[in-house]
Amino acid sequence: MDTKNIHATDHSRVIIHIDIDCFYAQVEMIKNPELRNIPMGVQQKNVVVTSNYIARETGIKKCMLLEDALRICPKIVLVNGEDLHDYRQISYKVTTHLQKYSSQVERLGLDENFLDATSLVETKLKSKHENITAKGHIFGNNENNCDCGCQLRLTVGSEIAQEIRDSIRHEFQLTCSAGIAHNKLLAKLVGAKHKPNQQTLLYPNSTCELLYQLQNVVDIPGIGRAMGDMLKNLGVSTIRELQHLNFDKLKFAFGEEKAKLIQNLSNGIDNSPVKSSGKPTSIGLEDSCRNITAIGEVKDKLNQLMNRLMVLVSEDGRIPRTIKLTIRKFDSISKMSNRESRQTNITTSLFTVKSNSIELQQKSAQRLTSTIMTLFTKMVDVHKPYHITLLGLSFTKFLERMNGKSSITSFFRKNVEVQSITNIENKNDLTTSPMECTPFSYDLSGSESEFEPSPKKTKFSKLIAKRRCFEADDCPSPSKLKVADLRLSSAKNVSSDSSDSKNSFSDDNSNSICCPPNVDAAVFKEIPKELQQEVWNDYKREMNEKQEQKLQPVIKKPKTNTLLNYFLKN
DNA sequence: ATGGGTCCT
DNA sequence: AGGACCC
Repeated sequence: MDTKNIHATDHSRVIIHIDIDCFYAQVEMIKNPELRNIPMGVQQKNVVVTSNYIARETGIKKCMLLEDALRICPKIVLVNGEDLHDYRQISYKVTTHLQKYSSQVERLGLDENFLDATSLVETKLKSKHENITAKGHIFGNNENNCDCGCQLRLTVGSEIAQEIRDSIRHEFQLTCSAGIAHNKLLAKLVGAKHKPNQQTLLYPNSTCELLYQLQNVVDIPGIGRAMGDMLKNLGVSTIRELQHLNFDKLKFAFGEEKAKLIQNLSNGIDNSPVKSSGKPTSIGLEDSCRNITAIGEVKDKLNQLMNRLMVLVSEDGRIPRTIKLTIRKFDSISKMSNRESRQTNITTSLFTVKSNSIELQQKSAQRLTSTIMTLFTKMVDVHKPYHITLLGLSFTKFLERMNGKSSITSFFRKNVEVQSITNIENKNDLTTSPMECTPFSYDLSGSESEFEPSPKKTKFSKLIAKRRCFEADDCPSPSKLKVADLRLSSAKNVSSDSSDSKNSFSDDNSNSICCPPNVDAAVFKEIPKELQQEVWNDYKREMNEKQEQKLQPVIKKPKTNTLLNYFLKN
């Protein structure tokens, strides 16, 4: 049986693509409402990356050179948008909001999300059979005569999309556009048909009409420049040509998998699932530069990058476990993308974790720098002349902080900062999904203000119900785990014998339980004995770790048999 | 173009 | 580690 036909007629899903209109510009208008009524552009370097719609009426386009923009619209007010902090923050709030509608929400950049609304639609259809009317635009002129039930499902999908857009407007004062279709590719393509602040629904019968409106194969998301160039060499530039290209030729050029994939795309077939996005899997920065030739300059640039990067890591709240250095060597025939990179693991103990920040203290910074320079020398022979035109650093393999304030110890802790990852407090306190946070507010001045801890009593009752656990981000199914459940601390992990069981509260190796000096003794007295035990064990472990750090500042920690290490190795 | 990211090999 | 893709 031809699998192509199976896929071609599979309209079982309902996918909504949501694209926030001129996202950066909208954020800037929220921050400064005076910008709403005047032409305004967001500037990064010498480029106006986006603009509000008043500016667009004058002819300003996305990613226009500053010079051109000013010529077209001398009155345009420019806002610097190089600091992505606020955009990133609001972007994640929107995604988190969307997760209330579906567990399957996939981010694409800061301003786009796919949402799989299939089950939402099915649920809605069970209770509602009347008054189902398509919301927004419907693409195309074809009669829909598919009998698989997709028309009804997609129509309900358009109602849901409308609700979602309304809710985004209410919650965030952001307008967005949406596309509704039976797969991601088509949802994205059709959503672009009416913007801003509109939505478009595609029934499968109009798929070809939609595809044929594209000028070139590279207008299909998923077919990029590289494939576009190769296709061009095969004499293929239009969608039609790709659809009809001999499959063996395609297979020869791209291999069977890729060939099938892109030919499917050219037919509007896209079975890729909406993948739930969590927090970013990497956080990095890179700077292109002219001709760095001296090691001092390299170190300098890298230090600057690291300082900026630590701000991002601190905002993110997780502890990175690998670092990657990327360089670009000058190349006379500078074929782009001649980047090289090397990565290595780093120890979590490098990072000083405070209640609301993650920092690198001087010695750690020095250690990191030397680690990075080691990576550098793996790519560059520093004894010979060299020139570097780009330097980049990025962190990956993050360790999710347990929700710090859900740590028993940190819950009782007085305001004492302790240098240990077992003592992490997460600013996204008591959230219930990897990205969830407290209700949105436009106070962008300080992230902390948005993450006020819950009252102690609430927290306490939640806490004693929780099991201890924690999560490295590369562990499976992050979306199923609640951040509030994530715990790094574990009472008996101090012990290094091999009989550990992961969740046991008691059987400490020392008998007496005391109130740690950084815990309120009055509170300590009131809590159940098991909890006292755990608090005490937490404290002891912290002390042990501090000792370790002092005694073995550089040497790699021995693998003691702790829960932490059990998960860390990998 | 640049500077973020993701996923696949 | 690199490449291709996305915005």
